Amino acid sequence: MHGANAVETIQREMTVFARRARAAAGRMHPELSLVSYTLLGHLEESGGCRATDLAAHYALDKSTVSRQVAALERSGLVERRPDAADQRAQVLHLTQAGRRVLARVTESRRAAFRERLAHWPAADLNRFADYLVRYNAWPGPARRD
Amino acid sequence: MHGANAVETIQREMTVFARRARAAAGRMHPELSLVSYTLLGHLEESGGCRATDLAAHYALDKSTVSRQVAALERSGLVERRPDAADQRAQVLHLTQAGRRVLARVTESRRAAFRERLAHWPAADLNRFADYLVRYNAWPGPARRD
DNA sequence: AGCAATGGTTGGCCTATGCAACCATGGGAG
DNA sequence: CTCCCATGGTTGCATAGGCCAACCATTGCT
Repeated sequence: MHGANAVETIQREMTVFARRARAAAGRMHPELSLVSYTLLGHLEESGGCRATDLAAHYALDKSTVSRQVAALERSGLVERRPDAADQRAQVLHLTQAGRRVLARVTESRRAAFRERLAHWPAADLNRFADYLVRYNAWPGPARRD
Repeated sequence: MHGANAVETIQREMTVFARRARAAAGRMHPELSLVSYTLLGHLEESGGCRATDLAAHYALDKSTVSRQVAALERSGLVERRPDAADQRAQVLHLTQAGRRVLARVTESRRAAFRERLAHWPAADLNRFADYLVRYNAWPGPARRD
């Protein structure tokens, strides 16, 4: 598990994690898939953005985003506002309900992670977090996601 | 990114990774999905096992495994042998072609990971690998996948 | 003006999965 | 030795999530 094989281990464990994550997220929050959750999260962080921005950020097809957003709007979690600067575009915003649901799911996810990482030493948590950031940052946005 | 927020960062980065992984894997190896790849890998490691074992190990529905295995068999990567001890069961084995494809994809995945991790210090790679193993090991097989 | 580029939507299609129903074999309990 | 439930697998049905291409409306450069 060490030495020259660290790369293999990382590869294998990231694969395991990837395989499990989506289903686990679905079981945890039937009301909000992993994708919907990240889209809502991005809207909250950005304070509203266009569908195209979401598609670019997550390297999803614009049709996929369009349908996801439509579903979120049907659920009343997202609203569309006209973009004053561009008549073609719509700016997406969280609704109050959207903020509530996002907060609830975030809290529940956070609790799961906290439980899972409960007995990790703080130094290890910090390093792990750094490694993940570094790993995901490669080689920059809009490529190789 | 540090201190009290390490758990949040880990949560966020794992989520990012999970969202990206499947599509990235698909782009890397059109011939072998992430799931097929892990199933083949398990067959190689275990030296052959039953579909039910695969389903249990990966917490997939047996119907899903059944179809995946059927596809792998159609592709000639896996063969079924009768289980001498149980007429209901079949023992799955890699074929020569299966071993070849698995080796090729493994190598290509490894190359991608190597590139991505190329300039990481060895100490960081080892720690990262350890953290991932520890993270995924929780709380043991057959639960919370 | 004219036309290519951009933001979005929709239709068609595919993969991956889960659940439920179903079949055949196994393995005790009587 | 039966009967019945458990187990290994397959298949029908439904859902989610994606991609690509075609299409519409608006933008904005030439």
